[in-house]
Amino acid sequence: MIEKTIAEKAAEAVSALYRANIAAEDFQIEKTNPEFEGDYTLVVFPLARFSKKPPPDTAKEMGEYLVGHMDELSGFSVVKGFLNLSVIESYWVDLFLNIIQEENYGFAKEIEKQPFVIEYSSPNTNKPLHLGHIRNNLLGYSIAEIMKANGKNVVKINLINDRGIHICKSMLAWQKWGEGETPESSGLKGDHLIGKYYVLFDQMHKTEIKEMVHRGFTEKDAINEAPLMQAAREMLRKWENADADVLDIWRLMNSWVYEGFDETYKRLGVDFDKTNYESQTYLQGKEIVEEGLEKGVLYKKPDGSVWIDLTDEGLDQKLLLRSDGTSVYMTQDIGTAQRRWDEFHPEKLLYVVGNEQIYHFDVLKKVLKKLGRDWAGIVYHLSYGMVELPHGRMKSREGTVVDADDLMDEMFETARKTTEELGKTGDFSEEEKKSLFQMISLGALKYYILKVDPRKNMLFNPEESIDFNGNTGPFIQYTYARIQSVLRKSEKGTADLTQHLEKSSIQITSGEKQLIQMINGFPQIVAQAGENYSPALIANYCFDLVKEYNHYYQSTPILKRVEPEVAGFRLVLSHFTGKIIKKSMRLLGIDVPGRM
RNA sequence: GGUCCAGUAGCUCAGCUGGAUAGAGCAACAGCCUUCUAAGCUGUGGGUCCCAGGUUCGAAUCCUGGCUGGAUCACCA
Repeated sequence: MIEKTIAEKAAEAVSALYRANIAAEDFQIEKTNPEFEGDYTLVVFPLARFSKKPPPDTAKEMGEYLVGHMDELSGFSVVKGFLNLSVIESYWVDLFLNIIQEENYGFAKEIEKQPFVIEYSSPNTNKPLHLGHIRNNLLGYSIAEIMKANGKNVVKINLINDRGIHICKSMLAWQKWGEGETPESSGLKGDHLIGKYYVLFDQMHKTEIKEMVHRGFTEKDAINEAPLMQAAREMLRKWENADADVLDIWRLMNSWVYEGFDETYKRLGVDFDKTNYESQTYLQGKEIVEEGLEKGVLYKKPDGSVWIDLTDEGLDQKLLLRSDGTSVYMTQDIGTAQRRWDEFHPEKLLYVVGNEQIYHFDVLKKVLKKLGRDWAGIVYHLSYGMVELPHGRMKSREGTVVDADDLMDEMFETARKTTEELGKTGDFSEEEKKSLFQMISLGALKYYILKVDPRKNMLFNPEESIDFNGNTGPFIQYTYARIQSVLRKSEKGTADLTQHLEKSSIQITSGEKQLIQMINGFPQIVAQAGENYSPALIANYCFDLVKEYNHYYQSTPILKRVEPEVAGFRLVLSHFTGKIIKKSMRLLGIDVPGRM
């Protein structure tokens, strides 16, 4: 707000001093580096052309003009071409008093009507969720929260891949060797049980391949012609022909998986407004392909397969229908995109999908455009990086996947151990303890994953596990809990205190000014996180805020040994800082405890 | 080979719509609990911002070329 005034006055100054016209938006005004005196810095190098004087002289003249024409400025200093401006103290107090009156500070006041669709999670039903899925789920959920805070009418969709050769593999293995095993009889979570048979299929398949290669088959032929693989394909054919027995097994096994997924989702704290199943959508898109053929946008090869030529767009030719007329992934995605457009007419269709599918979404957008869908521009692939382990990528076949449920269990144990060693939960009930450990362990995990830029690959080192000190979720949670503790110790409620704050009686320290400035930056960060679809910006902001507060807390008495009015202001400041921490963490899907 | 993404401290990451002496956390070392929670705070050491050019008053940031790593280019999803 004041930056804008400075810029306007600066434009005025340039016009008055140097008879040049520069738009207010073209001035560079930044927060002054902490090592220099001042609050805002005007970069004057670019003005030297107009003043025809060295930058320091220009800065001095500008500084004199600005301080002379703005009541909010108390003084200035010049370092080379940088004009550092100091703002009067009461400005910050006023600013803070206004901010705390605002309802739902930093968030949009109302929600727009047009939907904003986010697809995320989208698991396969043949194995349990792993660390890679966790990143996807946390990102999807957090981005949804951030977009809501930016006033978007968010619709979260999970598109479950419940059909295809992969699930047939699990089904086949279970049918052959499962002996009727169920989640109840085995004590295994449904998704883990199905995963077990998927692995078993793979093992047996490999054994067959080995034998066949021994008998003289090539590796490639062996993979495709192994009896197990043929049986799996046969099963898929039966499924597509609605074979009653196959469908029964399919429904049964999928129901186990869903129960398992639901449990994991619930524990992770993610949810969806809609769940779609590929078994119900995989046939969609065919009509659109037919339409494209009629229009001449697509072409048919002699064998009957349908293609689109994207070489003029810098891409290749892409298959849209197999020679037997069945659809592929792309066909399906064309169909679901169309359906979502028809249903929602959304502002955006955001797909949270890993960066290995960049090419796929490039093609999808271009195909839609070629097919005359002028809304193709709403499709946005939010591609996030891989989660790597110290040894490299996770590979399910090599058993190096980090299982989502196991990871959360381990984190819970670590949280329990650490907390009990610190001995702070002596008077907690069992219920309270459990909920606290859950909160801390998930806070650690979620923060660890969300603090890094979504687009980048990230490294997860299970050996070092996840720390609870430093730039971590628990560190932030701890700071929040400390604030709550202070608030509990004051006799007066903060609502009451807020009412009775008197501007004139408030003198602020430099630490308090810093905090107010950071709080003042919150709305901008929320907006920026929304523009960039980046929870990492929220995480980093929150960490900085918490660091600043901890420094303040350590050096400044809030309740003790201070005048009641001073204590009142400090309490309100602490309380409000706590509120921002809570809101930021909520945007990341992380809860904060009242005590820890 | 084509396309896309990344390369910053020993490690994990910020900073990237150009601005001052490049920042955090972890790890190492040295301090701080007789004041509100020490899961905290303070300090020290640690850098060829992959390399080479270019644009600019000014480049980690923008452009070009190269090097390294990753992803992708299926009648898979």
